[in-house]
Amino acid sequence: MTSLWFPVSQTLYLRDPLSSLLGRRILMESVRLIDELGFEHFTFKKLADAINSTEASVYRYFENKHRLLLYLIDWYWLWLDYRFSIVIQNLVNPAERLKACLRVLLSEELPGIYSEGLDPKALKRLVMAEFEKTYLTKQVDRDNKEGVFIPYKAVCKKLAAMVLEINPKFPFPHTLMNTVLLSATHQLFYAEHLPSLTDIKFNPHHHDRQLEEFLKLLIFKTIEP
Amino acid sequence: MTSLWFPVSQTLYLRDPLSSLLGRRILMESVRLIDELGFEHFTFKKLADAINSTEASVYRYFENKHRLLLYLIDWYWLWLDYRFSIVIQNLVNPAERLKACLRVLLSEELPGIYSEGLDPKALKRLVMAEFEKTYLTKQVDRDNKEGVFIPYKAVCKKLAAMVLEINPKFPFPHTLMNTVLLSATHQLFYAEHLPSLTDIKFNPHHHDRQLEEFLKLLIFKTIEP
DNA sequence: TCGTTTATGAAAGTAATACTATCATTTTAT
DNA sequence: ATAAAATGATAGTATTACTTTCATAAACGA
Repeated sequence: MTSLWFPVSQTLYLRDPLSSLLGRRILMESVRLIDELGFEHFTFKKLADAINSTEASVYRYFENKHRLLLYLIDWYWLWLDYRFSIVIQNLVNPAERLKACLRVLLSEELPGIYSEGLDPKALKRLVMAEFEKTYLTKQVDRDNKEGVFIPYKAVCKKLAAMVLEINPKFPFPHTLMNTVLLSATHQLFYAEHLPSLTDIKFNPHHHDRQLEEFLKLLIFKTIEP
Repeated sequence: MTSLWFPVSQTLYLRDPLSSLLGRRILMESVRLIDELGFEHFTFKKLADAINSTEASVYRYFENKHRLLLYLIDWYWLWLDYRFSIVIQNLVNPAERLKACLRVLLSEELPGIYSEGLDPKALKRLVMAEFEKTYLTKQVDRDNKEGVFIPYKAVCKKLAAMVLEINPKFPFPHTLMNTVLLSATHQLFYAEHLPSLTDIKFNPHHHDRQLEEFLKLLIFKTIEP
């Protein structure tokens, strides 16, 4: 089994899900199920049934479904970060680097994370729909102290650094990149479900290009001195 | 009792909460409680206890807590829209109008919605923390058909129209204003809880000015021809 | 003022959720 | 071969998200 292993924070699990077949089945099936049912209707019972295991067994890996969600989402951002590092390897111009990262962020061509099993498109949809719910909670400070938002912060920081390379005087690099990341994860959701909120037309083959155009405009016009 | 009545969609309630004292107490106390507990830990039982009523009575007004949340949030956007219409009344220049709306959006000086009872700051925090959860669900299309997102769409549309008045050729007015609205509702949350994601410093007396500066930059640089 | 809707309260009940605990069995590691 | 660890099976608890029923109180209309 080909795998990309990412150092997801150990505080997120009780037993490492990558260390066993059952653990990996929990990860793969939970991505599928959360994407299908939505996080609020996803339960460990349903997950256990789907993988022919039991609730008790799932609870041995993850304390609760919130932590499992954090795990999956951290994984997504680590994976994105990894793909960023690959595409910028051969580019020296910071503006080119930023554009390349933007393309990776928006790309609909997603390689499998495991050669089989985990569905990267489902994971991306899951992040789009559920990411904000992970920190818009009353436990955000506790979770944050444990470092569960580090992977997202790292992505944001990396992009912000590129912005500063382009214009070292720009005063809001993190705020801007954070805004861009959230907009990127949401606009396609709007295009599909609340089209009057966006000018991007829902069209699986072209909307990512429109979104790319918008975000490039937004970033490069805003940061120019 | 001085009140600003807004035509919140009738599909959101079973019995009009503005029509009785109990109904108004439900609204006021639910704002307080959701702000205090967060939406996931808010229950009709707790609400009923807080107003010395019963679960059954609350259910006679709202089908479930999701609908109650939608009601409160719709109310917020209707109220914002109303404040927009007031500040732009005496302004003719579209750029000035847009800036004035931005100030209203970010302003921390919030008049009471009812002379007593409903806490507007708590309502604003509630919208910041919970708004996205109302549409990032599997029922978004059903809810949308019922018109429950109309007030937010109206705000977005109004701002987008101002953008087009400034630059009729700008191709993404809705996408941009939607992005701005979301950023505005989130950045102060970041400043407080996840400061490394933003350059805005948490400081109750100044952060809204910093955010205003960022958003003005973002909007006016992006839309200039 | 009487009678009748209508709103609320009180209490009980149900199905699902989010866990926890116990113990037997299987798998794995030594 | 034996001990340790992982899993399955089953049961149990507290809470949530409702629904139902019935009694009482307030409001309202003739």
